[in-house]
Amino acid sequence: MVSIKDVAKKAQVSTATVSHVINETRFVADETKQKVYLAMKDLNYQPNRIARSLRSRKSNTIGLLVPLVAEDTSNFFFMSIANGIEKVLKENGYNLILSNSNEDEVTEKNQIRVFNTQLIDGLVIAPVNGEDSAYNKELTGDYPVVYIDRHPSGVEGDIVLVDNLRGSYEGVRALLNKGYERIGFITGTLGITTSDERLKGYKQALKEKAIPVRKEFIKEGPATFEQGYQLAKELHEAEVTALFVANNVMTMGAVSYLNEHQVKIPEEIGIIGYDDYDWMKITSPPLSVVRQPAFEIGKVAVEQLLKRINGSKEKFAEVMLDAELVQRGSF
Amino acid sequence: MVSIKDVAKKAQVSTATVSHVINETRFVADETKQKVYLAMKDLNYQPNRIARSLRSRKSNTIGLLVPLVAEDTSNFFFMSIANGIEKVLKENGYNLILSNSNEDEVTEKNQIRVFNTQLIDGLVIAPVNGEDSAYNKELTGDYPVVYIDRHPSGVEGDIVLVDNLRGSYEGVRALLNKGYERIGFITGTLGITTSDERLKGYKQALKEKAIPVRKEFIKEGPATFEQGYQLAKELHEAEVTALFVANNVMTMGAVSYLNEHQVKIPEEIGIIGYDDYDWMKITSPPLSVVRQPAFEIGKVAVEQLLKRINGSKEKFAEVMLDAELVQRGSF
DNA sequence: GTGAAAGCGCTAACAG
DNA sequence: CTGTTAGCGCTTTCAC
Repeated sequence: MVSIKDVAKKAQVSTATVSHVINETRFVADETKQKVYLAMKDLNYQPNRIARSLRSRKSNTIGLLVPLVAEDTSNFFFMSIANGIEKVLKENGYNLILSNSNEDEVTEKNQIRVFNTQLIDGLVIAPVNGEDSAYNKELTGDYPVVYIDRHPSGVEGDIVLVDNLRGSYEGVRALLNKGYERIGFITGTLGITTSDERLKGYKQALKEKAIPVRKEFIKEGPATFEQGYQLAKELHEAEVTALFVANNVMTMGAVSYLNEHQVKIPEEIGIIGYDDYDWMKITSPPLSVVRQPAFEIGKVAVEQLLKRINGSKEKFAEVMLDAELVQRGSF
Repeated sequence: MVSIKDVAKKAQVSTATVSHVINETRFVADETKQKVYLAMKDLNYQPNRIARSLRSRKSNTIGLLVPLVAEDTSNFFFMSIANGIEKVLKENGYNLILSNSNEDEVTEKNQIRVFNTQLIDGLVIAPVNGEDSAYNKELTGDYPVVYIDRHPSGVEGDIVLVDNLRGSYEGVRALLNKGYERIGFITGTLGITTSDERLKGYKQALKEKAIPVRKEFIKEGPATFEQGYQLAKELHEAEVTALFVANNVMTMGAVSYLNEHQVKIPEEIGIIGYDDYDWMKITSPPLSVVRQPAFEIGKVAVEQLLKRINGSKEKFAEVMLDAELVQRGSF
């Protein structure tokens, strides 16, 4: 491995000068600069980031901690977010360390601990569970943190959310306006803020039209394809006329049930799903969905993070991005 | 920040002892150990990985470089691979740095250079383009490399592939056995090994049944939803009776076209897509596909990489994983 | 305009 | 069984 010393020797200057040439951190005479550039090229020198990090206490790396569940199909939503983050980061010369909490609190804490020893300059985290407010204690790391997607209760910090309440509210309201009244609601496990808020939106829309909220029309379960299938079945048997499904995986399960039992969409059942991916277009009719700006979440979150890293002391910001109802033909 | 010195002082031992307690790298008396543990806990000490890496020339981090294209829907296949990698890595106490070449050669080289300065212990890469064999020169890093998914020509190294030829061969053969003869083939841009091999499989299956390969039945274009849609249109107009689509994004586009124009599947057109995700089940009828073991690719690749990192000097291995035809109702 | 040298936090000889 | 200490490759203060 060729080090800064080798370059200094070859260029007949001090290591300090080489360093300053590389980082443009003090004036160096043109002639000297050229010698250094030449030496670097000749030796094919690459500065060692680890050493640089150790000394300067800056790694140009940020961590991302997401809660993915299963092996394959689980959560495209977070992958889209990761994509947005990666893009902004690259534009700013930062690297991304990706980590997965598996939607499990213990794993999450462990991963945060790993990050604490790792010298990251900042962390973007989609917290496992809205209930646990132990983040501040855990995050003793002296790096800034931006929370995304879920709002951990009692945590102070920058946070980027999607307006979940309004997302499902608009969806359900659209169903109501079309004349549907027996509207079933399928959601992943309640207790995390996203699910809870989407349920609130559902209730609010009904209430506004003075339609009673019926417990038996609200179905909750782990966010899997199979559960989506099962809960759609139950609601179909309960003779709902429309279905609002509050996440993408369960949306697929529900559609699968309807197809398999030749329930006509939208004649027999209208349906609105959650999240917008290309595959929402390949059902017949194409699915109407509430679209979350996943890529945007990542982008906004990391922009905020970079601001903090660069020393911003503004008070904590809570950005609320809009969800959007994408009308296709399914209701 | 609390350092090993602080711990040493508090525990009244030398830093060497602390280090050895942490790493279990030489015998330390039980009593001493306890003192050290206590001190570490009291001070909430976390070893600094950066310093450790600098000294020991080992980062416990591996890099992953994948070619993702668009913003959202692009490539779930690589995300699944990333998932597999992440899992194995975590089990082994390693971290993952994720990077994206955007399917662009220049970006790829830059990212590799970044990795070179980064002290990663190994790299998993899905190379951008099978043609360019400059990897060896570029990868001057002294870490092991495992290639996945695509075979860069003229590169020596460990590699994990899927049997693409056989995958499409089996698919097309199944179509032929069902009696389809006018079989259209839709593929992403040719010139990368995966596409080329899938095309070969198509041709081979036809040849075996003595069915002439007709140029006008083979459609190539960038792997996008829109292209899939467009090429399906062209083939439909060319009156094919079946469609084999060689990647997941174009599969969605093709299905979308067929739905939109009420082309009955499989009565008017049989179809087999590529890659197996839950959303292949929500068309009616559910789609038959060639399934690639994405998660497995990641797993196998990183296992091989870890072997190398741990000093394995076996000669380079080329692992070829099987693709599998998943029969549903679309042909 | 540039250089000398300290030191980031750790590991690993070497020494006892 | 444990301690002393050099040094990983870099940045940065102080000095000239």
